[in-house]
Amino acid sequence: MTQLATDDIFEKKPPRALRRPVTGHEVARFAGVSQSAVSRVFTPGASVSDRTRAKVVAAATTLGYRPNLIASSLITGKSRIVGVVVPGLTNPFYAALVGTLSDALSVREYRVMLFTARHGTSADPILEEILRYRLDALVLVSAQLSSRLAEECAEVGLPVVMVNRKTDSEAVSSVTGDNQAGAACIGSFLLAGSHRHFAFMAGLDSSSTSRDREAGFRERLHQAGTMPPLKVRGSYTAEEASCATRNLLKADTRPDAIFCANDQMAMVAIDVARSEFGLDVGRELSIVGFDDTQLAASPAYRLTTFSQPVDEMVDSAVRVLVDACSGRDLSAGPRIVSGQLVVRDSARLPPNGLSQVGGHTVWTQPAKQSINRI
Amino acid sequence: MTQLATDDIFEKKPPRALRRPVTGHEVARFAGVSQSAVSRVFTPGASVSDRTRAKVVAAATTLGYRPNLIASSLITGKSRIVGVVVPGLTNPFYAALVGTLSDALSVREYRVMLFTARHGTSADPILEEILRYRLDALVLVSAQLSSRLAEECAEVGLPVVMVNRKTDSEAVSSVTGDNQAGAACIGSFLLAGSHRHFAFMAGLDSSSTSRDREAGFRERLHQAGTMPPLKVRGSYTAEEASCATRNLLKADTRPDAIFCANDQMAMVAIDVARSEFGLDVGRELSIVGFDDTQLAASPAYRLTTFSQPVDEMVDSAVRVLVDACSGRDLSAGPRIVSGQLVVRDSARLPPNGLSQVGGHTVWTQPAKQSINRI
DNA sequence: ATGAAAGCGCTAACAG
DNA sequence: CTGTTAGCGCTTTCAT
Repeated sequence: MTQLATDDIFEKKPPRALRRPVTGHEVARFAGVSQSAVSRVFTPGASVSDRTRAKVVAAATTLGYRPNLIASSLITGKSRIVGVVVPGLTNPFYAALVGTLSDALSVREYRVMLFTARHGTSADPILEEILRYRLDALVLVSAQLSSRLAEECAEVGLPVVMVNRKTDSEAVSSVTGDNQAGAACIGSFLLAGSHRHFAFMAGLDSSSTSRDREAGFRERLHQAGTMPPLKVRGSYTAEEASCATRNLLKADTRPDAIFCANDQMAMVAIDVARSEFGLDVGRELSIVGFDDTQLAASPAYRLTTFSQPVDEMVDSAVRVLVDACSGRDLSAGPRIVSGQLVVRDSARLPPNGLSQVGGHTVWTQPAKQSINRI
Repeated sequence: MTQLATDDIFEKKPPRALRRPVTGHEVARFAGVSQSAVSRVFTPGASVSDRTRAKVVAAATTLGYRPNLIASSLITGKSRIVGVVVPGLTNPFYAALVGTLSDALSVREYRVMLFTARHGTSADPILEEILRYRLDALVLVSAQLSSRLAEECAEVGLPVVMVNRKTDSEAVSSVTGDNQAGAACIGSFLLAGSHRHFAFMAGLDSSSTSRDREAGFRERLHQAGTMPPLKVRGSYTAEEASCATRNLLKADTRPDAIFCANDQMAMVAIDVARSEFGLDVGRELSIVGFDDTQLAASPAYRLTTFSQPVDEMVDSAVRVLVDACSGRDLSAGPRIVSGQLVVRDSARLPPNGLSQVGGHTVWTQPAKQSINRI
């Protein structure tokens, strides 16, 4: 007994009771009010007298009360959590998208639950998980979703918005950059820069984004009557992209212009062209990307690329999303946010069409050019 | 009646009833068993006869039942969600950390809830949020936490592990790279490369990581009897880092070696040194980073840097975390995962100490060197 | 092995 | 404005 007492005295910290979190009921008892009064104090639009509110707040702070959001979401049916599925965070464009999204959502009092779905993989298995969590909405960043599950999401009222991918399935919204037009613009730009041999480095054929970029590019080239571009597959990975570049550059008739389906692959291509082939990128070989990630502007690359404005894409996605969560089920169609061709030094310049916009040089097809009959 | 029937026939899809998700009770009724039987079927270690299980599974699949994890977490007190607080995802090192962490946790059936706390900001406000969600654990990536809240987390039994930051507060574990030793190693390396004027580009003084790196570097330099390094603040941002580099390079006695507290700032420094001062980095000016992010290896930078192995750090963090969640409260001390000085081309080479390890060139202090009396 | 019943912590009618 | 009451969907004794 004495033993115990002295022990206690010498113990620096209490036995760490691992006190369970305090509940609303406890606060109520402490404050001498009903449990529902406590609930009302912590519910935005509820009517409580100043006196009770004061008592409750006092009790809550001394007890260290925090409402259990899990419990409240069980009854309200709203978790204020949105799932975000992304192929990974190594591509800075995705990282930026997710980071911006997370910030934008947190402003609106939503939290983000993060899921990873390898590129080229469908998000289906993950979705099974997600459905169990009763999330309020789902954002698919560069991820696919079977139409079966898309249907199911619609049925249980889970709004789904795809970012940087689109889908046929109605009922799921999408926000993408202007892939087709952007790629066509790149085609025109390269044509105007009097390139002759074109190549396209695809991402994954399962990606609508890559397909759209390829189509836009191919079509513009076709309109101009040039040979269709060589196609290689970079698969959105550094390994495959460098390999693809190598194949392209060691071919007999080496292309003088490569359009890569994203910046990351474009930068890999630049690396390979420079360090393995000693090429002066921008003079001997033109390389153009897509995304305009932060790194594209770095002096080490100065990549010419078509921009996809992350902020606007996220804005758009968030708008769709909160509207859908608020019940207003606006048209779940595709949304396209437009970008521009930011020209830097990785591709040979055409004689005209260049202009300064917000500290960037951008290229737009000169009017006369459009007079060309097909 | 007939009207309804024909209506049904002509409706392609049902009026999109926005059917609430099906509950365990509904499955039970459908299968002709009790609701608790359904629960047991979906609870790993429960005893159910094959016959009931079969009935339940059949009912569940036809109805499209998914157990509500929110509801179950309310009663079990375990959400299998861990909060991850990160300053942002623009730094590839953080992005890699979060991505890897998310993957590692998902293997163990944990989900990640993402929070952002600006650099230099404490995670306290976010933590208030987090505590409301009854998460199972918390990972702080490069974020601070007041000891008051750390205490509170411990009290409610929320395990906290800091990654890439440490703290005095016991009861919160931490996993960091070997900042002090790594910085000292960089000091020795630069000394051995016969540099004379040193500079240190700090991150934020509120960051234990930056402080430790500074201390290690400073101490080693002091041991060697050289002048203490000039100190500039890059604040972990591109803007401030480029500005700091400019100040350093336009000074009368320009340093010939800059150690930057992370790779990102080091790469900014390289950009500025090259493009604004025309310096040949690696010959006229040495720049060393810390982290060994993916980009450091790119031909465009070839940055010499001290590595922090992301996989090991995440492994370590996850181990601590799941152990803590499983009740075993192992010593919540600091854990240090060691790295090595990966030498590439951004800093002048010392005459010896270089060796090849796993496709990298690394530098270790040659034995004789250590014979130096202070 | 199974069902009935008692909550987990909270919100939302409903009376007063 | 406030307390009482009834659940949200699930897990978990406790009998059977």
